[in-house]
Amino acid sequence: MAATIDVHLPDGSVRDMPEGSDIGDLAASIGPRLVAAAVAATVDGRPVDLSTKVTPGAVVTVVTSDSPLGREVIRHSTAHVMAQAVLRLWPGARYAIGPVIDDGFYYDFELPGGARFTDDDLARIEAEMRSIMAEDQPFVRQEVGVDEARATFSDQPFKVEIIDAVATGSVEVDAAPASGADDRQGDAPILSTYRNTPSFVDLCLGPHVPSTGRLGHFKLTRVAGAYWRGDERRPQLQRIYGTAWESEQALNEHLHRMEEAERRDHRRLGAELDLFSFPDEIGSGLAVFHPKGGTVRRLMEDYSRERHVAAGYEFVGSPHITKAGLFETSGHLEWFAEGMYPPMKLDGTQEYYLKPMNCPFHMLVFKSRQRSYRELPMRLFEFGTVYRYEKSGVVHGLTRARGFTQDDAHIFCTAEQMEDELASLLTFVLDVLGDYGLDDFYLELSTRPEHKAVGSEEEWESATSVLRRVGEQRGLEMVIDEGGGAFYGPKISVQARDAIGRTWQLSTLQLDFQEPGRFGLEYTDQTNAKRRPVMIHRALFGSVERFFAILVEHYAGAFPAWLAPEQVRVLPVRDDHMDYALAVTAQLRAAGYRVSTEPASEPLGTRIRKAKLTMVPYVLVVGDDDVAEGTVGVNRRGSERPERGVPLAALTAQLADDVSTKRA
RNA sequence: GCGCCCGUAGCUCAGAACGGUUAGAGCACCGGCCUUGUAAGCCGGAGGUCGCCGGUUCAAGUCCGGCCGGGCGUUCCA
Repeated sequence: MAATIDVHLPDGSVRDMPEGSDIGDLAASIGPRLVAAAVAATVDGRPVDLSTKVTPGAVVTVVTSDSPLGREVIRHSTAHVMAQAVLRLWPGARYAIGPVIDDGFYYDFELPGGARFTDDDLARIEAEMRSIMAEDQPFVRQEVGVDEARATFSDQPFKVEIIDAVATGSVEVDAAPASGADDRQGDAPILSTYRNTPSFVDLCLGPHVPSTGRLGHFKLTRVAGAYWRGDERRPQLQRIYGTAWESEQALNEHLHRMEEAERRDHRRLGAELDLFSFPDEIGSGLAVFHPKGGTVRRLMEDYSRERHVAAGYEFVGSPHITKAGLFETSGHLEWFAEGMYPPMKLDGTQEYYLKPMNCPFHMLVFKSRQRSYRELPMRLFEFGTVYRYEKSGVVHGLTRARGFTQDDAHIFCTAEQMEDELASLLTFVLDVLGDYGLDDFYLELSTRPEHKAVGSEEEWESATSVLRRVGEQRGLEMVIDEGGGAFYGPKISVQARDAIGRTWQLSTLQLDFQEPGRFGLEYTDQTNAKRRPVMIHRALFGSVERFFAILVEHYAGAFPAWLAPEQVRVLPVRDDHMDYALAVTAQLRAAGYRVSTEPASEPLGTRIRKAKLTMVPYVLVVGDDDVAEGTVGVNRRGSERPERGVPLAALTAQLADDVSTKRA
């Protein structure tokens, strides 16, 4: 009678397996569907191959192809197949590293004679990969010592370098071999390799799918240069990026998301919809807003102002340039000079800087006279335009510009007021963001950095726990960014998911333990003692330009009626309907709507098409019937069929509803 | 910053691999005709120092060098 091994499953049940069974056998004993979906496993939480032997008492989870870890395994295995394909097509090529990244993988190569991949090569490599997958080659794990590994990869200098790094202990290596078979103590490192064919083997921790036939839903996406080990002094390699999924459907959905993101790109829509541009004459990262973009911006800002007034903010204003001394006091010249435009010298020696931040100015507003506890919380708000000298490689449309406008608020309050203030701030921020159409959030709490931080442990501890409590009260998902806070204070940031599931960091609420001290801020309390106020930095949009870009992408250019630069376009069927069209236009304008009229100099079909391409929410057609009845023909954005004979009053009621609800 | 790719009309792109008349098209723009009931009517016109500077050549949009501007990458370390 064969001995059995008891294996624990994630649901807490225990299963007896014959001695010598591997995890694949375990999956088979559970069911055929699990076998079909299984790509790897974890043993006591450690990822392993399905071929790993089961051990007594181990908690084994079978990893399926549609789980996050399963997808990683598929992507990593697909990267190996890509390396093999490249080596088949370019004999003598060298392969470096091929990790998994978000939604895909890459592999870095050096081609013989310094050759470079072209886009056409991607198709050739894909074809070769498909034939490797058709061959259904096994992934065979082998654990080897350093010397044997060096011998195996003797013609692969990048691999040898990795092996040497492991050998000298300069690279962390998973100490316990994944098989769990033995547990050698550190001094003699063991490496693992995965072999597909006699001629192709790769150094890899694994795990991998059992064989290349388990792969196939992939696409190579682009080629880029990348330095070996990310070091610009080292050789530049050719990197091929790809994506891989558990099914054709999942792959297609991913590719569709990518296309959708491209279709929504605010730089493209910004030009198509005549919203803004980046003229070369002005300089990199500096935009001009055209009338339509300017209208959207004004509407965004107007509503923001309205809400801030209602929430007890006071509006302040500050200049774009200042003497260097202000940024010396604030400390920006110490730690932020890199990000600032160089100074201009005036009056011989006096240096002036363009402002990269608004806070020092607001500090001066606070300091302009003696302050009483009765004035707190004091909430100062400004749309303050700032300039930052972003490195040339990082500017990106409106989302990373060199000149942009912050909706910047600085709140001064007492330590006792801080918690209530933060709680109402967070409510306010989430509420207002929701009105702009973003309502799927999670929070990120950034805590004290380990090394440099101003302020006492206790201050940090109490402020961080206040932020945590405030976040928890909202009941939103909260991610802790351990040690990710700025040195001057902890912060909580709001991350929003847009219409296609991308996340953007939006608003931040940041405590500042540094600035009030540097500026010597104080207020007089009830006992006539001088006390230092607590300061909170708060941005809601962050940058008006960036938030504008996010809205363009979120709505794919189809702004809801309250934000649309043009809400209604009126099209007379023939010239002789023009007077009526103008009368309708005038009435709607009088009611406060943004309306244009398009004369009948082109066929109606053409004018309809042009109007729809600009994504006007309502296109009205007026002809004989409408003139007679006082009605309009309504083409609502997004609806296939026009609605004829609508009384003008019904349309204005609809518009009023759209605008007041801020939907549609 | 660095690497790769790209700069031709307001926009999208031909022309460039092999240097050779007045550099083309579509959209947009202007004018005329058409008088239109739901996603591209017809005719005509204007619009270019081919990103800039220099070099090679009898000859440069095309080849070479430098500069400027843009896109992507430069986060993920077997």
